[in-house]
Amino acid sequence: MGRYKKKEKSIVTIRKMPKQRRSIVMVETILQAAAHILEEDSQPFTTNHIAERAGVSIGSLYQYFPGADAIMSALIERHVADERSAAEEILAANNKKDGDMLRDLLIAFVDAHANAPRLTARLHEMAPGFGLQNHLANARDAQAASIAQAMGLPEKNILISVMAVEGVVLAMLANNPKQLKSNDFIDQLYAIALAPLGSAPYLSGR
Amino acid sequence: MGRYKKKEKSIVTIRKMPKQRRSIVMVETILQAAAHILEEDSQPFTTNHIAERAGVSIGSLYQYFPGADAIMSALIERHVADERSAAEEILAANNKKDGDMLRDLLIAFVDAHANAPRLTARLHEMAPGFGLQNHLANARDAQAASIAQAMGLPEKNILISVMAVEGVVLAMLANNPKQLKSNDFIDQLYAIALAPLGSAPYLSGR
DNA sequence: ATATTATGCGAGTTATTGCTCATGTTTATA
DNA sequence: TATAAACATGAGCAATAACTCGCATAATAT
Repeated sequence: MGRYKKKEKSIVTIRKMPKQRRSIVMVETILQAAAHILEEDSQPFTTNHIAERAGVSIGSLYQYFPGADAIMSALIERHVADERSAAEEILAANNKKDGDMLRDLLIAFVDAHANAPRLTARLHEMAPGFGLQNHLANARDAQAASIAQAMGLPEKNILISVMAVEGVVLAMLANNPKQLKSNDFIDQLYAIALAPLGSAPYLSGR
Repeated sequence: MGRYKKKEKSIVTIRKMPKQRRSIVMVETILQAAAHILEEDSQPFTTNHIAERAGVSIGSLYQYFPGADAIMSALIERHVADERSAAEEILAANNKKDGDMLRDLLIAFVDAHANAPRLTARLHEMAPGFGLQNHLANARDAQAASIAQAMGLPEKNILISVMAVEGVVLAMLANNPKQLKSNDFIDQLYAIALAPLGSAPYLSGR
């Protein structure tokens, strides 16, 4: 289905875990094809089209995924996991000064997005159409919580920071992906991230 | 159709202008029904469903709209027009101090969204699925340009400001609409909006 | 009043997607 | 090697959506 809704099928997981190598490869192939379709926006994000593009039988696809939304969900899962692990790596190395840590987090965040700009942008754009807004929102909230915890800052403020930064990065991703990694841009992100934390008491300026 | 794509039908306007009162009313009824469906997320956003919900024949609907995306587009148009007129009203009254003007703009922006939070959120969420991302992005860019022009600030920075503010407001809209109008929140928006403008040279702090 | 134009209707056709199941093949296991 | 389990296939039916067209009614013009 599509821009619509459905019978409320809440199964958004995988159906059967592939055990043999060929099936593992196949699932991967399906995900790759789905990612390409999403990126290129050339074809509808549909089980039939994904299967065709992957060169895989539609029956095989349904053996592992209950529907197109599950595939989308898997793609989101990957992206979210990337983000999370990048952030955790930095938070774990907590011997740096706070200001630098924030900066590192921003750089990692931008990297995680700029890595596959088109795919990431489309993922965020299309998720709501598949009822997967919460998926992303929850990931964002969890991110904010773990940052707040690691840095000893109030969660509520960090959440706003994250929302602001994410808003800018996603918008740039869709319109101006090339400038994402410039130092000027990172500087601006830094200022934005700092803004909701209150005048100054929390962080030592960079 | 759905979450997918189509034959590339770029007619996203109205088909025939209603001339008599009854047809004008009908078009309005259709738009209302579409808005409700979008808000409630109860039914697929489909020509058939919209027509049914509006209590209007499907044939009548197609007399005025070439498809569901055109209806969506019309809803977006309205929302965007609201935002724009609210902003222009404030920019026109340019006898205030800059700092207050920025604050007024933020309040107007929040109001325009908080007015019908669910609808606005869904509009932003679903637009990409109908190929209407640009619609919103263009409106945002135009907004930024006119603000930059009116306030004599560099467009590039204002654009980032707008992206950040919009990101936060949309995220809050979806998760925490009740806090949108609190003073604390507006204060944080203010700080965020100011952040990308550089250290201080442009504005007199509020 | 009559002609003309605008409007409204909805059954029905076409197109697309969702998804299963009977069948055949490959891999693992005893 | 034999048996079982996992895997792969795709024709095809059910479900949903897009969209038209012939016909009826209402508004407007002359």
